[in-house]
Amino acid sequence: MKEMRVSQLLNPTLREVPAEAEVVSHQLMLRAGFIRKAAAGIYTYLPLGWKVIRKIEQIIREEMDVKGGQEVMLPIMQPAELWKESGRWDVYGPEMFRLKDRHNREFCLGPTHEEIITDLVRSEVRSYKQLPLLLYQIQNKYRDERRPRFGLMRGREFIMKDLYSFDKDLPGLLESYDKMYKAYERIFTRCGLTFRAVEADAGAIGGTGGTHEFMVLADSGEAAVVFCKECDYAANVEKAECLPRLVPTDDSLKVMNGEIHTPGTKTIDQVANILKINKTSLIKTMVYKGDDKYFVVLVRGDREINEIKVNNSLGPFVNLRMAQPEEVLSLLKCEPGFVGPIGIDNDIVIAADLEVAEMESLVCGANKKDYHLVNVKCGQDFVPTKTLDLRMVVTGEPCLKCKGKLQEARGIEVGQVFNLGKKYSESLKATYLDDKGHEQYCLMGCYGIGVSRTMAAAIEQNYDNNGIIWPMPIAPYHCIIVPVSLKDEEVVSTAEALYKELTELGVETVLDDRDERAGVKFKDSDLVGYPLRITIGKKTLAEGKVELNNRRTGEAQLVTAEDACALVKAIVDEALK
RNA sequence: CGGGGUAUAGCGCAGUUUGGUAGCGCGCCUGCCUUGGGAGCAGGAGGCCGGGGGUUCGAAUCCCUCUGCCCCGACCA
Repeated sequence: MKEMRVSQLLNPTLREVPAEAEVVSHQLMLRAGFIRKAAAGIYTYLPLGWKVIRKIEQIIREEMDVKGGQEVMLPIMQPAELWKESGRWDVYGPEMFRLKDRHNREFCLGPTHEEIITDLVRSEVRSYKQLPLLLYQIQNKYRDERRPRFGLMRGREFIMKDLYSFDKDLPGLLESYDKMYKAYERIFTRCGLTFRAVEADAGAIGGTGGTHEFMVLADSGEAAVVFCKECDYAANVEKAECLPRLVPTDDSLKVMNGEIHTPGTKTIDQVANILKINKTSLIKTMVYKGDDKYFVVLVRGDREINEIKVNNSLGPFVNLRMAQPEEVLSLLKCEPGFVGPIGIDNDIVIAADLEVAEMESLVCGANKKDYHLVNVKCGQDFVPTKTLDLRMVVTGEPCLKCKGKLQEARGIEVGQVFNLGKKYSESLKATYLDDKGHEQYCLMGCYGIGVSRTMAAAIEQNYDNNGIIWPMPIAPYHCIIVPVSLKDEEVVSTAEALYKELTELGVETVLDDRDERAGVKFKDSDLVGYPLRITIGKKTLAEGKVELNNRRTGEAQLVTAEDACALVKAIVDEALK
């Protein structure tokens, strides 16, 4: 019989909040004795923290296995050759931990495992008869984040599940994608999380198809998402699109013409003020440098440029940044505040946002210090090289799908599903022979879940002033038994008997056998977040009763010891169903 | 990687301005007492004051330097 007494449990709880922790999940995990920091972004999991991790992993395993996933163990330390072959050795940059062996051969600590898994499959898969293949692993991954923070939320060493799908054709890939999407919905639901799947940008992993991120909605989330109140549209702001929202031209603008003197105006606000027009009537002209190429991006004055959209539609670039003022000056012979799209060299690409293209009359920089041009129209006065969606979406804008109002929220990204297409199978030559004997590239998908981050996210959504409130399926233990005094023999013997019985019933139970005052035990049990607590005290025991407390509802009921057992068993079974 | 902050006992902090050999609360150990929401009393253990260098009779304190950590920004599955 597995048993655990709190007196023996390595569960160092803290009364005070360690100064280094900012977000609730980090504070509570430290205070409740779940994790300890080893270095920035690197943590030790203590017994209770590790139990939660293993519960989450187990739920993931079950749902992956149901879909035909096969678990493997892949190397964390990976040879540079594979990464050079895929082209990502150079692309990944300083975020990858790199090391050398005694022979000076290069390796990295895997930030992800596409290369290594594709290498396996290309060696071992020959025939279409072996496909589809769904392989997954749950392991540590390493990313040398510029700024690790928020405890387990953004670590440099973290636990991740990745499943890689290999299919012989597009319908197969779409089916694998759909399987994983549905599995993820089940996983996060079972973990007790409120989440939303959102359309997302594929980022460095790349790939040809769509991608969805699974976001746990929480104010502490690092990601911003928008979703529609009317329909099911939801997207990461990096990706979010909406209908262009046209605004009428300023009346005051109609009476102006040509070049206007606008001395000293460095910002959109200053120009709008001096001309007494709305920012919506201005063109924001930004010069970017993508690798070694300069180009110009135009959005309306009230808009923010979405650099991810810029990168996706004009790049992709390894390095994309705004041009320095000196660079702008030497490129356009004009200071940044007064640049505009008219009269720019033909070989410089001009990318205009959809809204810029549709405005009747606009103001832009004259490419001449202290002057702006008024009554400019896109298509007449200048012709952009490309016209596309390049801006950030904000709250209240019309949904692309249904014209409903979009709303913003914060989210913690706990999972992402990617349709990779042939990106890695081509670069790493993962092929199979089809039923006609022709060699074909595998179609791949990759599906990640941040396991350690999911633990943090679960806390962000389940806590109160007293501590964590674990959802039953991922709680380190289901139930804690608290004998109020160790001096009273009947209290102790009842506690021991209940403990034995519950444990035999398969309820994961700990017994708080510490010789502490009741208050201390209650505080600790609330902090750690055991879903159920049985309190055994002299007074109630005199009436033949013990108390059953529900951590989430705060509800307490007096029942006989016998009933307490049956009740706890029933509650746990119901919650795990 | 830029900007800011910080480093003193396991945790939270004071002491640094004005140099004189280290302190408070919590936790920990012993004993008494107490036992339904982090009790009380008494006694105790625990610190190369982040590292290195300098100034000085003397440095937690002043100067130089390195490092760790935290925050903001940039960046990022």
